[in-house]
Amino acid sequence: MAETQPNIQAPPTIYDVARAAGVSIASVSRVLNGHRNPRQETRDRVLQAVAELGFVPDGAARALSARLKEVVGVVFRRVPWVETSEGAFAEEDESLQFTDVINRGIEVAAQRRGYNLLVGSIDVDEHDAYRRIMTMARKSDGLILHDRVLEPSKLAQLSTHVPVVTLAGVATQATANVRGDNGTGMTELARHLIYDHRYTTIAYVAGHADSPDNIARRLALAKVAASAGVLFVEGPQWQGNYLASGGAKVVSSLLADGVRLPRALVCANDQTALGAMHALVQHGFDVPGEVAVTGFDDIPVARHLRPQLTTIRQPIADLGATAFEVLRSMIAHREPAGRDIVLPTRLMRRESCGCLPASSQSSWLTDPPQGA
Amino acid sequence: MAETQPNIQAPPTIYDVARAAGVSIASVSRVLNGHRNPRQETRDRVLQAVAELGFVPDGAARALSARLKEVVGVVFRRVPWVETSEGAFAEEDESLQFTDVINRGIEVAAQRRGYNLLVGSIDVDEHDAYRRIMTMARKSDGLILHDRVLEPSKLAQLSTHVPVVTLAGVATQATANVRGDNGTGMTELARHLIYDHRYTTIAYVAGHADSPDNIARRLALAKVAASAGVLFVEGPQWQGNYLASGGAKVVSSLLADGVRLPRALVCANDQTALGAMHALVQHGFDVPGEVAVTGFDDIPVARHLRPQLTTIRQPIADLGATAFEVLRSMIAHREPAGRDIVLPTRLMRRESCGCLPASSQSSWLTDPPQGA
DNA sequence: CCACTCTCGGTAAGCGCTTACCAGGGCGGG
DNA sequence: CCCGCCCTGGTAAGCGCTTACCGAGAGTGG
Repeated sequence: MAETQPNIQAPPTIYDVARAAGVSIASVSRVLNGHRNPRQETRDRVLQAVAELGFVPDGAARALSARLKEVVGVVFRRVPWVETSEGAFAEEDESLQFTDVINRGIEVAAQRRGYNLLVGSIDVDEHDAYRRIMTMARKSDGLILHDRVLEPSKLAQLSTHVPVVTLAGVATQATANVRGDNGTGMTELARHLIYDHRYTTIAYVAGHADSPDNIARRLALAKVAASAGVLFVEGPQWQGNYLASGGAKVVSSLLADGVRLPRALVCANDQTALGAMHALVQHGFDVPGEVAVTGFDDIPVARHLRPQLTTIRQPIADLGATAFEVLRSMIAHREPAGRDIVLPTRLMRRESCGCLPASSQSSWLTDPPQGA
Repeated sequence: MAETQPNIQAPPTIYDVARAAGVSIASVSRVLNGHRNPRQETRDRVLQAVAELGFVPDGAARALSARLKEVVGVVFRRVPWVETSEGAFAEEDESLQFTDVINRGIEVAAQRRGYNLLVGSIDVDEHDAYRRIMTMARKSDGLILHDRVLEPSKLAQLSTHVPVVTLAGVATQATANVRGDNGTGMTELARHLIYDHRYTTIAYVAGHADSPDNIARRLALAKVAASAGVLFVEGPQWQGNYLASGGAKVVSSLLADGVRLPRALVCANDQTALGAMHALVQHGFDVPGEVAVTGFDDIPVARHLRPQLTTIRQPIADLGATAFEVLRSMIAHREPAGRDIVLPTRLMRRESCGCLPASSQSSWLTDPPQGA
């Protein structure tokens, strides 16, 4: 095997630049950071030396001195690997679509400000999550935490040391939160099912019981159902886990118990709907003919399913971008735009609720025209 | 609006710990890093102080001093946002599945070694990609570059300053590369189509012309076709771009030109297959009845399509994990396991090639049983 | 023509760690 | 019983930057 590192040479330092330009390191720094704007001639010489040497300041040194790392940490919860006969990953990959799109949103926003993303995931049963997150905190200027990565007490502790923004959580004394408008979105969906489609029995396939999103979605649905006098079904048997497997299991065990299904299944999120829909089809049900199914989030795959999934669109990437901007203002000790930021959601009427199939529009380029 | 940062207090430093434990900072450092193992009593006192104060060393300071940041940079190419009537993202999200899964693989491997991931994307037409990547390089110990983020000359320049591992690229003097076994995988697929299904005309819907993966896949297919005396169709009209839209466009414009389609469409990757398949269905073709379609990669959505996509499985997460391990040995100035590392691939026979529909197995939990 | 102000570089002091080097104490062997 | 060695902890020198502070020269008004 040939040599792999012929001559990795240490990158030039600010001293090298100063020497090459015939000035002091202070001048180099000043030119580069635009302070006290130096004389044109000095500036030119420095800039030329920088270009010639390809100088880029070391992140650690800069961070240590300027007390600003220009890095934000993003932590999400990793779903345990499902080992199947085909190897791992059958389920995990899917389940993180939502997270990935948010992260992309954060990343794009961060990049615009010269920040980079430090990503880390923690295992569900991570014994030492707090420590690992703290380590990330010390490598960054602030943290964005996805849903349920840290219990409230630990979160409070963390937030005394680092600026923290949560996603789909709840704002606290020291942390800000960014979320989609669950209430409005779910209300719109519920009304569509009840008033447009005239369904009279509706069940809620829940997400994690302690998730604020789940609570808000359930509540909105229950409210509309109650005020419309529609039968609202829920309970332990309807407990999912935000994953496709959870949705499938709910349906399967219900069927195994001989429970008669309601006319519509409103799922806590798209993943759950995906699983539920699949299980229904496996058991010979017609979706949406016999049972309608809806999701929440509008993750990319939603429109590739057959039938295409009716769901509530969250501005997923915007959630991430907003979280970043809020965090950045906290880092800069500016007052953020708010502590509990709510982004609008909206109903995407597709097929799985019982609406007619879309036209021949190419379904992954644009969404089908709307209309019940 | 209430105060959002009541009292972010600076985290404790090593000096605080030393004072609390009644020892010098050197001792604290030694206890924490396990060097020159100090006396038990000293160790206990330090450890207790660390626990009480919740001390975690600052990443920048540690990095500057130890010359090790314990961060690896990962750079991928962002697909330009497609603005549709429904907003952006219709296409982008999908197209990055492959990248995201690889990144997850890197992340998990990195975490095991106490490293974190610094992720950054660059725009297709980024004017200053090199500089931005260099900035990331200076915030990390080494870089992992996805396909086509940097042209060869810039790559060479970069690799003189930082350890670099590429994914799906080519190994060079100073960089290592990790990839899937395109040749074996594509050969297996080609044989399946030709000998098991007896298809006699096959077209290759290409990926980016300069992508090593694309070149290798095309070559393997062409070889098998030639040796079997099968008609191999390709050319400018068959040029895709690794995206769903590319696959769809190839099919649509071919049809518009009145070209008669071959019996099987072998696509450069799953995204392309997805788009091609969709376009075929839109135009009234039966897949696989009239035209068979195959992909490459086995991204998660592949098995959710109707028909389920026959494709070559790459160990996507493993590609990432392997890239990390190779990079880490370069960072540690150890000789890596190799400079051009090839991971095995294998044919996933599903429906889109013409094989029979799977049994009632839940398709996202395990894959359907195999067999033509 | 001199005192004063202003501009612009340089000098040096950190930022919070790691670690080379040194000093002191306990101990074994001559 | 003394010398030298080993073990341990402290002292201090950086790591590569930013920036407060200072001093020298140029420009201005009385």
